[in-house]
Amino acid sequence: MSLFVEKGIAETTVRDIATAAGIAEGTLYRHYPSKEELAWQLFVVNFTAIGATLNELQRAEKTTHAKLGAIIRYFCSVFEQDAVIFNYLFLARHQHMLRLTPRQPNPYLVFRSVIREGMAHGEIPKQDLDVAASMVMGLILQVIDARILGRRIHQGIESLADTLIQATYRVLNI
Amino acid sequence: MSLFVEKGIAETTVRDIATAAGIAEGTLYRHYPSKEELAWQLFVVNFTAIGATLNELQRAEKTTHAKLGAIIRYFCSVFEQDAVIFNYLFLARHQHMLRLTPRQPNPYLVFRSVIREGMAHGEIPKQDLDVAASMVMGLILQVIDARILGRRIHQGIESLADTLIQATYRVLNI
Amino acid sequence: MSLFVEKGIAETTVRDIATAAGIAEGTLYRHYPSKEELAWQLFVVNFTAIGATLNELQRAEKTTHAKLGAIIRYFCSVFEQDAVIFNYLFLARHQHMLRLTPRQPNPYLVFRSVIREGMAHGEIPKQDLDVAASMVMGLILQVIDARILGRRIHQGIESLADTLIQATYRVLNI
Amino acid sequence: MSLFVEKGIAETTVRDIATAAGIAEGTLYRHYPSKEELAWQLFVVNFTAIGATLNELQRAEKTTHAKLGAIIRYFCSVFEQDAVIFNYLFLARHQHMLRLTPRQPNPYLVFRSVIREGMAHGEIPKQDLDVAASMVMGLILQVIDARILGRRIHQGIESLADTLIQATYRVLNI
DNA sequence: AATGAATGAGAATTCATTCAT
DNA sequence: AATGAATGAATTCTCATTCAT
Repeated sequence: MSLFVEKGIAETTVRDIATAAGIAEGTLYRHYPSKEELAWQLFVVNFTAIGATLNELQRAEKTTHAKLGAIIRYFCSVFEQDAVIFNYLFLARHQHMLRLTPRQPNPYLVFRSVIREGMAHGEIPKQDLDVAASMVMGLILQVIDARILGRRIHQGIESLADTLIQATYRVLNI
Repeated sequence: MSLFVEKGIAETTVRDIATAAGIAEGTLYRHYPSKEELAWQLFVVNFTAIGATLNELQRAEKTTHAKLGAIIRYFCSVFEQDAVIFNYLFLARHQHMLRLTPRQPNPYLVFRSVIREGMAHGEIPKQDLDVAASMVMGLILQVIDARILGRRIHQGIESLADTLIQATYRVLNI
Repeated sequence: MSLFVEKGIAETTVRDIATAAGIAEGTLYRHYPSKEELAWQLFVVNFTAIGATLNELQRAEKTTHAKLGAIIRYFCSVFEQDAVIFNYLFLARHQHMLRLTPRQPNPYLVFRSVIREGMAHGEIPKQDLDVAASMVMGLILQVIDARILGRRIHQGIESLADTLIQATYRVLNI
Repeated sequence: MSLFVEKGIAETTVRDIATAAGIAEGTLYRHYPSKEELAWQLFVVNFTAIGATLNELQRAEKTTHAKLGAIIRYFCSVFEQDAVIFNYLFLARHQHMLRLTPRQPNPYLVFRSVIREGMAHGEIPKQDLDVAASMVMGLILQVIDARILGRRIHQGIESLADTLIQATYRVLNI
C-alpha cells in the first residue's frame, strides 16, 4: 500500500512490490492472481473492515447524535494511526468503487444509514439523504486528507475529531 | 481529458489520444513533449483558470456571505457545463498538486482567503482557517463528485447550489 | 560535418543539421535527397578533392623521395587547417569506402601508386605493395588523429611533417 | 559483435541482436541495462583483455626488441583468430575511448611504455614518445584493417607479423 | 512452495521524410 | 524556393506474467 500511495498503482511494478516484501516476483503470484487483484484485495479488505467497525460502533450507541460522534471519532483515530490505509483507500476509491457490492460493509453506507435513521426518528431535519451523507463524508475526508498530505493542519487528533463532529451537526442542522 | 477521466491517465495510451484527436501519434509530440506533460498542462491550465475566475467572482462581491455564494454557485455551474474538466481536475489533483506553485491561481486558496477575510472582518466566527477551508471544499467537492460518478444525487443544479451554500454557512457558523 | 563528428552520423538528426545551418528541415531536401546522401556527398567531395590535390602534387615532383615528401607535407597542413574534415573522413571511411569507385581520386591510391612507381624505378626496395602503402597511411593517419583528438602530441606542424616523412622513408627502406 | 561490425552499432537494432542470440528482446535487458551499455561492455571487456595480455607478454621478455616482437606477433594472431573482436574494437574505439579510465589496461599504453623504456635503456634512439607510439600503432592497425576489410593483403599471418616487426624497428630507428 | 530468468506484447518516443501553404 | 507541421514506421525499453528448476 505504501508503494501504491507513493507512486500510484500503475507506476508501481511487481518488482517494486516483491522487493519491498522481501520475496521473489513469482512468489507474489502464489498469493494473488494478478497485480490488479492485489490492489483490489488491499482496497476491499480495508474498506470493508472499516465499514464493519463503523457499523458496530453506531449500533452500540442509542442516539443519532452519539452514533455520529462515535463513527467520526473512529474515523479520525484510525487514520491518525494508519495514514497509509487512508491514503490508499482515498486513492483507489474511484478505480474500485464500482466493483463493490451493496452487501459489503461500506463506510459511506454506514454514515448514510445513520443519517437516514436520524431523519426517520426526527433527530435530523428532513433533507436529501445522499446530499447530506456526501457533505458529511466530504468535510471529514478532506480535513483528514489535508492533515495527512497538506501539512497545513496541526490540531491534535482529539480536538480535530470534536471540530468535525460539531461541524457535522451543524451541516445536518441537528 | 475524456479519455483520462474514463480510463485513468496511466491506462490511456498515446495511441488512444492520437486516435481520438484524429492525429498521428508523432503529431502529439509536436504539441507536448510527453504524455506526462500533456496531463500536467491539461491540469494546470484548467485548474488555474477556475482559480482565476473564482477570484474575480469573489472580488466582485462585498460581503463574505455573497462571496461564498458566488463562488459556490460558479463551482456548481462549471461542473454542470464541463463535467469532464471537473472530473479531470478531481482525478489528477493528487498527482499534480505538488507541482503547483503558490503564485498560480488556485481554487482552494480562493476559498481559504475568502474565509480568512471573513474572519478578519468578523463576518465568520474565529476558527482554524485551514480546517474550515478544508471542510467547505470537502463538502462541496464530495457532493459534486457523488452527483457525477455515483449517480445518487438527482437534484437540479440550482437547488443543489443553494443547499451547498446554506451548508457552508452552517459549517462556518455564519 | 561538425555535428557528424561530434555526435556520430546516426546520432545527428536532420533537425540538428537544419538548425545548425539556419534553414528549415524541409529545405535540406532541396539540396540533398536524404540524410544518407548528404553524409555521402560530404565524404566523397572532400575525399576526392584531397585525392586530386595529392595526385597533382606528386606529379609535380620528379623523384619518389620528393613525391612522398610533398604529399605527406600536404596531408599534415590540410588537416592542421581543417581538423573537422580529417575527423569526418576518418569517421565515415568504413561506411562509405565500399561505395567509392576506382575511378574517383583517392588519397590511399595516390600513396599506393607513388610507392608502386618507386619500386618500379628501383627507388624503393621491392616489397608487398599494399602492405607498404597501408603501413605508410597508417603511421601518418594515426599521428594526425592523436594530435587532433588525443592532445598528446604538441609538435609544430612543420617538424611533425618532417618526422613523418623520415619515418616513411625508413618504413619503406629507402 | 558480429552484427555491430557488419551493420554498425546504430544500425543494429535490439531485435536484430535478440534474434541472433536466440532470445527474446526483453531478455537482453536482464543482462544489459541498455543497448548502449551492451556496446560499451563488449568494448571494454575485450579492449582491456587484450591490453592485459599484451602487458604480460612484454613483461615476459627482456629486451625492447623482443618485447616489441612479442606484442606485435600477438596482435597479428588475435586478429587472425578473432577478426570480429578486432574489428569491433577498431570500430567502437572513437565512441568509447573517452570513457576508458587510465587504470584500465590499454593496448596503446602498453606499446607506449615499451617504447618509453626502450628509450630510457638506450635501446631506442631518443624521440617524441607519443609520436613514436602513434606511428607504430598506426602502421600495425592499418595493415590489419586493410587485410580484414580491404581484401587487398593476402600474406600469411606469419610473414605479415615479421614484416610489421621489421617495419616497427625501422620506424623507431632501432 | 519459492525463485528469478525468460518472455513478448505493448508502451512511449524519435525522426527521416512529405507536403500543403 | 522555403517552411515547418504532420506523418507513421520503426526503435528502445518496460513489465505483468509464466515456468523450468
